[in-house]
Amino acid sequence: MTDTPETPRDFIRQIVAADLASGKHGQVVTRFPPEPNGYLHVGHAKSICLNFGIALEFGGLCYLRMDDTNPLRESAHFEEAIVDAVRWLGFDWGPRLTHASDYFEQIHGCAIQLIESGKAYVDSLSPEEIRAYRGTLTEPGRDSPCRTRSPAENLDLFARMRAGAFADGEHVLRAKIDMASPNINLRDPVLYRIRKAHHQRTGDAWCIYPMYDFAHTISDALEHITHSLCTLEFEDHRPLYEWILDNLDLPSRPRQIEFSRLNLAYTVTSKRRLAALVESGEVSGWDDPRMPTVAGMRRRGYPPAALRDFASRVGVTKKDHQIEMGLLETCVRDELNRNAPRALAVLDPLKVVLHNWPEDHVEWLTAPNHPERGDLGERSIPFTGEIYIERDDFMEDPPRKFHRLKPGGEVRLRHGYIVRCDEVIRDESGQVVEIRCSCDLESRSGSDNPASQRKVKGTIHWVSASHAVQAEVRLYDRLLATERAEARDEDFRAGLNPASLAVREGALLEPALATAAPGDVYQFERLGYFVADRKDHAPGRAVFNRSVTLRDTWAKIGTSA
RNA sequence: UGGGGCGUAGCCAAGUGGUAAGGCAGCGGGUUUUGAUCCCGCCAUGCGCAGGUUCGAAUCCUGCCGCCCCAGCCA
Repeated sequence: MTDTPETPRDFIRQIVAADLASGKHGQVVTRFPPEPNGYLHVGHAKSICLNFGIALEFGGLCYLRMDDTNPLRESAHFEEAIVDAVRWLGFDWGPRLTHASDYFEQIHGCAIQLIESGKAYVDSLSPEEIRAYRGTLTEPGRDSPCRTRSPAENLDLFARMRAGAFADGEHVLRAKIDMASPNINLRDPVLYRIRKAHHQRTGDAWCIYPMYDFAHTISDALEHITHSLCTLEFEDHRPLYEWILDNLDLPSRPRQIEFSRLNLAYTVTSKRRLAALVESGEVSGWDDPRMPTVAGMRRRGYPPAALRDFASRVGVTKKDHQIEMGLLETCVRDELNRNAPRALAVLDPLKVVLHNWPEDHVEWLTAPNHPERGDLGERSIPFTGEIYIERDDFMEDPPRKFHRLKPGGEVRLRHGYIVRCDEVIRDESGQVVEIRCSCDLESRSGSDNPASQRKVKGTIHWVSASHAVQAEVRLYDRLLATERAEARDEDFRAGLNPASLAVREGALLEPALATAAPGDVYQFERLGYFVADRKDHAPGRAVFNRSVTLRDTWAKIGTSA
């Protein structure tokens, strides 16, 4: 996996290839630096595929680095979830699982360096004052009165900050850059703040914690990251990133390159909003199958290879974009079509009695598990005189081109026989409760009888009544009713799709499905791909989640007509 | 209105002065005992707009227009 692509697919890979070709770097080193304060989502998956993918393709290394500089928001639980997600996506960081907190001592040393060289100072303004002094987008800021403190005084103050002599918020350490800079990130950014909080890894060893820009830049340099890839919103931070590199004595000089973050239509890809959905109970958790989190997509039955494929098809640019859900679904279908065994299941059962079928006779039919892959084997399906079909597959007064069951019409029962609808039975309310059919006993699928070659317009799925396995099937749809979420936080939950989850309690499965293990994905023929739920599916209680429907050109004709 | 970015088809995206790749979606057709899969074909006289340079411009220049990001002791 060390082949360098002939034509790098995107501008970042072009830069990497050029840096390798010119000898600027002997080996590429990247990193994926999540903050352990939430679950990873599809946008992170894109970044993971980029960073780990580049390392793989160019024979380099990629670190998985936890950006744990804010003990108030982070937890070991989230860290575990992140590690799980990256591993599940198929990437390997070897011994390179690191933490910004691993470098707290060195980062602290860097702060001292800056103080000594007169490039950082302790500011004793309140948070409100700092904000006021910062100016606005169009007006320059003003120097803090503390800006002229001597290195000696700053050293002393900073030492006492570290020693815990002050309360949260009393002082901060700031870089001395330029309060009049048109780039607000350069108006003496805060480097360290006091936080008397327990850190999940360093415990109570520290009561001052470095800010993102400072910790991140130094961590990159210490790990000899060659290409530090991040999203567009950090573009304005790059001058600060470079300032830090310029003014410190560090072992390497990484280059930051920005790309646009992934936006997916009909869902949210903001950690804050995902957290809001979890906390409000709108979804069952971070791994709810409707969530665009890696955990959610996993539980939904999306294969990791599909997500990698998606990341590669989406590309890497600096353009703002909004990717259609359809592309993700196509990737999922492509992968599952190749690999998922087929099975028969009925979500909304309608009883069918074959009145000429020999009473109590059970015939075990043999069916391949995949139409193109013999290696997936075959299984037996019981055929009997009382079966269930999908309610949608029968219409008393169907439109033209309806290739399913209708009064007097014939259909092929998948892998079985051709049946003709002779009679429709309804209850007092007029609801169709049973169809009585005659079965062409010579028409068994795959038999040598000429009758088995008869062309009938439709083939439908079915399940033997006496062998059916009861199941709960959860049908998922897009999280949002509109393509993009409302801009305002207060409004975005109002845009949720009320039909994002529909439960079919009375679904019936062919008996072979009784042995499905949690996480197994099948194609329920003509319906879609379904995964045995990782949490709720158990022997004796079948629970399947619909990963994605099959492409359905018939449904499309129906809606456009 | 300061600074930083970005505008190529419905959605993505190549393209770096030589006459608009590819994918998704869509449309048409073929195969098919899953209306699936698979296969074939079609789909930008035009690259935000207007000028200019050039034999030649999506690519260079000028001027507009539009969209995104930044004023956390969050990342």
